[in-house]
Amino acid sequence: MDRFHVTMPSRAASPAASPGASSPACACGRLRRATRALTQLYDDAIAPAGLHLTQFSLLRTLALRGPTRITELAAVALLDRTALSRNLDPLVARGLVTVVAGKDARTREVALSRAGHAAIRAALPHWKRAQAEVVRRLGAPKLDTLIALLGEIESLHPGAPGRAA
Amino acid sequence: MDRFHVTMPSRAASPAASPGASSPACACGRLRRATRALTQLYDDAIAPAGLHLTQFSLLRTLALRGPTRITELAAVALLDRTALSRNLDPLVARGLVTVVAGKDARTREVALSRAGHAAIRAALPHWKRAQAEVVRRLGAPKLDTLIALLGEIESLHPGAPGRAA
DNA sequence: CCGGAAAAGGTGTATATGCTCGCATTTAGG
DNA sequence: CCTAAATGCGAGCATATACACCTTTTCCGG
Repeated sequence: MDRFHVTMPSRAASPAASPGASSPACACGRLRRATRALTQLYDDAIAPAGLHLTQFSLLRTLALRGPTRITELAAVALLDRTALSRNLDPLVARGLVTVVAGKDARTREVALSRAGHAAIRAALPHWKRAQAEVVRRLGAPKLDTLIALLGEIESLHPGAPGRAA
Repeated sequence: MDRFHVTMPSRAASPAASPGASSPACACGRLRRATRALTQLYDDAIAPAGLHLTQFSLLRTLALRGPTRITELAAVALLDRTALSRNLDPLVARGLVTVVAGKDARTREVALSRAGHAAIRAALPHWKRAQAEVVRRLGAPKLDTLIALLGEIESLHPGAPGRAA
C-alpha cells in the first residue's frame, strides 16, 4: 500500500506565481532551517559519546543549576513542560538523571546522577570540537553577534517577562 | 503508575560545580531555544488559519517552486527526506498538496492543490502580522543581520556545497 | 542483453515538541 | 475545618525530525 494516494499527473494547480510565494524571508522558517543544519553538525560531533545535542544541553543545564523542578527547568529552557518530561525519559532510562519527589508533594526534582556527570565529561570534548568548528568557520565576532540576537529572539517568546499576565 | 521511578531525596550527585557546566554558550543550544520561542510566536499567530508555521513554510516553498520531487524538496529545505515525507502527510490528508508519480517511476512529485493555494492566501495575513511584530520588536536592521548569519549557519550543514563528496 | 551500482522512496523506530484534559496537592477564604 | 482556586504533573494525541534498512527503478559497463 502506498503511503500517498498516487494519481497520474493531472496538474493539481498552476505552478508558482502564487500570492505569498515571494515576500521577504520568513524569520521563523529561516531560523528553523538553520537549526536543523546546526543540530546535524553538533549531533554528528557528539554522537560518539552516545548523546544528542538536546540531551547534552539538558544535562549541562542541570549541571549548572543543580536539582531543579520540572516546571522551573522547562521555563529556563523555554521548553514545554510536558515536552521536557518526555525528553527526560531516555535520560532517566539510562540513569543519567534522577527524578525525586520534592518537599511539596506536587513537585518532582530532576538532578544529574554520577553517570550523568560522567556523560557530560565524556561528551564535552566532542562538543568542544563542534563549537570550535563553528567558531573557525563563522568567526568569533559573528558568533557573538548571533548569540546576542538569539537572546533578543528568545525575549519574543509569548510569556516572556515584560508582558502583563 | 508513575512515569519515573521516584525515590526519596537522596542527593544523586553534588549540585553544580561540574565540569562543562559553564563554558561559553552552546551555539546550537541557543539556536534551538530561540527557535522554540519564535515558533511559538508564529504558530500562535497563524493558528487561526489552521496551519503550523512548518506547514505554512512547506506550502510556501511549493508555491515558489511548483511541483518538486521529494528528495529535491528535502534538499532545499535542509530537511531529512523521510522527515519531509511525513511532514507532508497531514497536508496530503487535508488535500492541500498532491503527490503524483513522476516520469521516472522512482520519483514522486509534490505540488500545491487549489486548496493549498487557498490555505496560503488565508494564512498570509496572519503570518504577516507575526513577521511584522518581529520587525517591530527587533528592528529591520537586526533582523537582516540575523537572516544573513542564519544563511552562514546553514552552510555549515554536513553535505553542504563546498565539501568533497 | 545481463548484472551490479546508483538513485528515489517508504517503513520501522526513536527522540523532540506542544496542546488538551484530567488528577493530586496545596493554599486561600470563610 | 471545608471548599474552591491555584499549582505541579502526567497521559493521550499529533506533528516534527532523523537514522537504519529494504524495495523498486534506472543506468552502465561488458
